[in-house]
Amino acid sequence: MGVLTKIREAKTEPKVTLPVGQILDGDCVEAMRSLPDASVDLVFADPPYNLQLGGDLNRPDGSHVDAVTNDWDKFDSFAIYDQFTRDWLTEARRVLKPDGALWVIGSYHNIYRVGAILQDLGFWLLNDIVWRKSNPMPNFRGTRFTNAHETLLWASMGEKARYHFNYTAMKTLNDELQMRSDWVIPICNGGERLKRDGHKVHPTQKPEALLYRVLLATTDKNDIVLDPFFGTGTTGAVAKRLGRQWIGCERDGSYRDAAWERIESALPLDESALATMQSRKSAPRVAFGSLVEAGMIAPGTELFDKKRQYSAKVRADGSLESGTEKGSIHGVGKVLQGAPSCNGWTFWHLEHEGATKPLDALRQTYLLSIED
Amino acid sequence: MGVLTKIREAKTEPKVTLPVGQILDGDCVEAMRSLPDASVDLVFADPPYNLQLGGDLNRPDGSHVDAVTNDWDKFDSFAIYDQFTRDWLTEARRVLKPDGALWVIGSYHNIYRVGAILQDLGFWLLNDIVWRKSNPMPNFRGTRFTNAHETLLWASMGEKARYHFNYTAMKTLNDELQMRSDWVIPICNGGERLKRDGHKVHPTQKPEALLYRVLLATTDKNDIVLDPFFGTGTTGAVAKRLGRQWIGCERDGSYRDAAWERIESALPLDESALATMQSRKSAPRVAFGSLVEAGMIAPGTELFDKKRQYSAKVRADGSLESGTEKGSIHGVGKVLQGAPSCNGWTFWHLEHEGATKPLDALRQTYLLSIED
DNA sequence: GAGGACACTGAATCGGTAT
DNA sequence: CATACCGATTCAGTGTCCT
Repeated sequence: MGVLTKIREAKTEPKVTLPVGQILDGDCVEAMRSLPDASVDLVFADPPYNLQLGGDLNRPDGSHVDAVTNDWDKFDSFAIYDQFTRDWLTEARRVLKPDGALWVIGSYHNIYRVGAILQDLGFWLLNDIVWRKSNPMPNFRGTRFTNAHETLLWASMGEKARYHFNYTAMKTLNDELQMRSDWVIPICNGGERLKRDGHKVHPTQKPEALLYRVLLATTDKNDIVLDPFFGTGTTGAVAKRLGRQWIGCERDGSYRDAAWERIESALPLDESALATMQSRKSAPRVAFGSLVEAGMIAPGTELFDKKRQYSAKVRADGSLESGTEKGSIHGVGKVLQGAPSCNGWTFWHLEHEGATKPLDALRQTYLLSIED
Repeated sequence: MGVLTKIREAKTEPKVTLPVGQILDGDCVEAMRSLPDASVDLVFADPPYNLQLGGDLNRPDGSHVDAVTNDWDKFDSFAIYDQFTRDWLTEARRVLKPDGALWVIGSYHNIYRVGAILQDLGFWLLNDIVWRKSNPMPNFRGTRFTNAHETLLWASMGEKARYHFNYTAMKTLNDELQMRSDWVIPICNGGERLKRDGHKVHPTQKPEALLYRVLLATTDKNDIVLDPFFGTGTTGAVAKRLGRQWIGCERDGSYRDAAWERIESALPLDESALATMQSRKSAPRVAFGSLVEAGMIAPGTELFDKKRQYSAKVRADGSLESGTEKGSIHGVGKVLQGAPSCNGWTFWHLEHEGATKPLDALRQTYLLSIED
C-alpha cells in the first residue's frame, strides 16, 4: 500500500503528507509524533486493559482458561498506567482535527482511569456505549456477575467542538429506531477470528461489527481514521470496506503481518455484507424473577394450577416453595405433577385484580412495559 | 422508628449504638462522621451528577459557583467534584466493615471520576453493572446515541477483602442462568413514582427493582445498609421489604418527608417469602466416610466415572483404591484424570438399586436422614 | 446429507478453612 | 505467614466426528 495523501493544514501551512494505508512500526506515542497536528478525523483506540489477573483459572470441567497474559498488558501500578494513558491521549489529541473525535474501548479494569484522564485533557464525552456481548465467558466460580460487557467512550475535542454523527444511518441500521447507547454484538469467533497453527493470533481481537458501527456512525467517506493500537487490524479492514482511509500503529511484527494479510483480502463494501451487519431482533427472554423484582408479583403470593389441585408460594428470589419442594416455576410444577416437564408460565395462576390469570398474562404485560 | 441497634466493634471496644431506621439530617459527610468505624455491611450511593449542565454551576453542597469572580472552567468544576467524591467515599470506607461492600450509581458525566477515585482509595472493583433502561428518554435533537443506560459500580474493601454475593439467589432470579452484568429494568414511573401536586418529588428517583436486585445479591437478612444520598428513600423502602436494616443521610427536608411517608407504608415480607435458594456451600459438610460408616455404601463397592473410563474400590475407612493410587474420593479422581482438581461427589458413580447414581445422590439421602 | 454427541473456547481482576 | 486439603463451579457458539 503506502498511499500518501496530501492534506492541507489550517491557515497557510505547507502541504504535508500522511502515511495513509500504512502500519507504523513501534510505540504508538513515538509513531504519532511523526504525524502533523490536526490531521486526522477520528481516533479509535483499543489500549491494554491492565487486567491484573491472579493465578490460573479452570472451567468446571477442569479445562484451562487461556487468559490474557501478554507482557503488553502488565503495568506495575495505577500511577504508571495513568501516565501511559495520558501520554498516548495527549498525542492523539494533538493529531486530531478540531472537529475530530476519539473512541476508546475498555473494561472496568481500566475504563474509569481512561475516562477521567480524557476529561482532564479537555475531551468532551458525547456518549458512553455499552457493548453487550451476546456470548460472554461465564463466571466459572460463581463469585460475581457474569462480566458480559465492555465500554466504549466517544468524545469530541471539547465542550464547544463540532463533531460528526450520522444520525440517519444509525437509525436505519436500527430498524428506524434511534440507535441506543447499548449495542448487542457477539464476540469475535468463528471464521472471523484470525488463527495461526490453530491458535488465536491476538488474544483480544474485536468483532468487525463493532468497528463497522463506530465508523459508520462517526466518519464520512474518505475520512482519515487513526488506530494507535492496531493489533491485527480490525479497524483497517473495516475502514477499507467502508471507504475510509486508515493509519495504524503497532509494535508487534506478528500482529502487523496478520493485519496486512487480512486487510489485503478485505473487500470493499457490497450490499450483502451490509445485510449481515443488521441487528437481528429477537423476542426478549423474561425471567420470572424479573416480575417479582418489578413488583408485579409480591413475594409471598400464592400460586395455584387451574384446577386448584396444587399451590405454591413465591419467594424473594423468584423461586417457588410448595411443602418441601423448592425451585423454579417450571421445576416445582413438574415435580408436583410427577410430569416429565412443565411450562410454569401456563401452569401457574394467581388472583390478580379480582380475576384468575395465568402467569403468562403477567409476562405479556411485563414485556409491554420493557418494550423500546 | 428510631430503633437503635447495638453493635460490638472488633476487639473489646465498648458497645456502640447505630441509628438504624433513621434518616440523618444534613450533609452526608458530616452525618457519616457520627457513625463508628467498621459498622455497616453495605453502602449504596446515588451521588449528584450535576456536572456540565451548562449555564449555572453549583457545587455538590449546593453553593453557587460564581462564574465571574471564580473564573471557573471545566477543570475547576472537575476538581471540586473530585474532592467532594473523595470526601464522601473516604467516610463511607471508614464506616464499612472489612467484608462490607460499596455500590455507586452514576452516568457518564460523573462515573469515570467516581470509579478512578474509588480505585485510588483502595476499593476493589468486583463488577461494573449496566442498568439498561427499557424506556429511556429519546435524544430529541438527533445529535448523539440515545442515552439508554446508567452504570453501577460494585466494589469490595480491597483486593484480598471478602465480600458477600448470593450467587444462587441471583441465578434463580434469572431463570437458572448466571445473572449478567447488564440488567434490563424499566425507569421509575407510574404508581411507583412519587408525586406532589402532580409534579415529581425527586428528579432522579430510582426504580425499586434496581435496589431489590442490589440488596438481594449482596446483603443478607438483617444486614445494615447505609445510603448517604437517601433522597426519597428507595433504598430504605426496599431494605424494609427485604428485612434489611437501613440508615439514610439526606439534607433536604421535603425529600426526607416523602421518604418517611413512603417507608412507613412499605410492607415487610414475611419469613417464608424472604427465603431464597441457598447454595450447597451452606449445607453441612458430609465426609464420605460417614456414608460408609452408616452402611449406605459397603466397603469393597466399585465406583466408576460417568464414562466408565476409571474405577476404584471403596475401603473400610472411606478412602478409595485404584491400582496403586489411594486417597480421598477427590484426591484419587484428581490424580486419575490428571486434572487440577476434582469434586469426587459428582465425579464418582455407583450401581444403586439397579440404577447408576452419582455419589452426590447418596449424600443428599444421608443429609435428609440426619436432619432434625 | 441431516442430525446428534461431544469437544473446545472466549479481555477473568473467579475460595475457604484448618493446620 | 505458608501449606494442605476439601469441594464448588459454565453459557453460547463453533467445529468435528459419527451414525
